[in-house]
Amino acid sequence: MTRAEAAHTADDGERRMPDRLRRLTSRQLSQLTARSDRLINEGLARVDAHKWHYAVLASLQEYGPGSQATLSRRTGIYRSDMVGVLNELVERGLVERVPDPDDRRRNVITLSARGRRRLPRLDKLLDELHDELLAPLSPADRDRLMDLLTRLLDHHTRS
Amino acid sequence: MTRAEAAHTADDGERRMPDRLRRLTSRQLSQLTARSDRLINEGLARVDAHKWHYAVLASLQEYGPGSQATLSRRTGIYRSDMVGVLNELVERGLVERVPDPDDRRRNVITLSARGRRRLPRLDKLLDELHDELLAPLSPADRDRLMDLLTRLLDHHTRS
DNA sequence: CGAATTTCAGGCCCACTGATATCC
DNA sequence: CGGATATCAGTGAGCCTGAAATTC
Repeated sequence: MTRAEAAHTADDGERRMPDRLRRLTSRQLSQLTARSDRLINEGLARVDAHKWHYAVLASLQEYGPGSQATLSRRTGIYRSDMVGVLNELVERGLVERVPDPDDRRRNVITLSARGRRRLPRLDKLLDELHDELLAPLSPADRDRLMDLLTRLLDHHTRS
Repeated sequence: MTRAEAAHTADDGERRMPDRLRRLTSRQLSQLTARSDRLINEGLARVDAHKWHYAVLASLQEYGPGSQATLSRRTGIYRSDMVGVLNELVERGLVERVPDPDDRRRNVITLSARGRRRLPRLDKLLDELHDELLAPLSPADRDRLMDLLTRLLDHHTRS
């Protein structure tokens, strides 16, 4: 039995996480992302939105109309899940889905006037939610975090 | 139609992520964590382990034997999922589960000799996997990342 | 009695796979 | 023909709830 083992006995509700675990970057990442996702999802749910909705709407505004497959590549939403997301967006009148006359396999998805009007509200909400998420960090720290995450992500998406 | 919308047309397989999306810290976090989780899970699976296995074993070595509820609090694994994790660890002979004579509601979980022998191998593997995960970052950058993640996590677990 | 422990049975969300019909 | 597209069905992991049985 090691010293660490001898120092504690079997009973008591130990709440602290072992240092071995807290030192794993992958674990901190997972745990933080769980919190972050919940924060963002709940925030968006309050205005009847999902993060996918925002992803599709923002990509439409930035790059213009596109087929579902194109939107899928732009947003990272799976082609099979895209169907459902677009159904929801069409229901809410935020996008329009019409068959492509030039390629009858495709649908062309367009941002509606209503969708365009909704975007600034979502932008604002997301800003507020990120303020909450990043509350303990200074602006410089937030930039540093973003930079580190982006570098890692770029590295792992290239290969 | 905005300038950005006019600049692109409906066709072509656009692969780049819109800037609006790439600027969301929450999104970068989610995406990176997805990659990270896959990397770690696949790495551990190659030696017939899971991240929970490691969490339990490491916490046992660091704090000594404990009831299932205690382990649950230490590792963050749900009490209902702990049963299955321990079944797997017992099957592999890495821990022992015996009824607590002092409190007959409880089981006492102990690290076996085999479990203690396995831990250094898992430590080494996890180090290698984190090296792969954090490859583009200097040691100083890795510390910075860890520090930022920990500060955020601490902030959000307090409330 | 109320509270804690182990266990089982399930729900929900999400990333992902596979297959099919259609069309280029 | 090979390859892309939209759609549907379904899987599996992860996180979580609820409830039962037992014991403190």
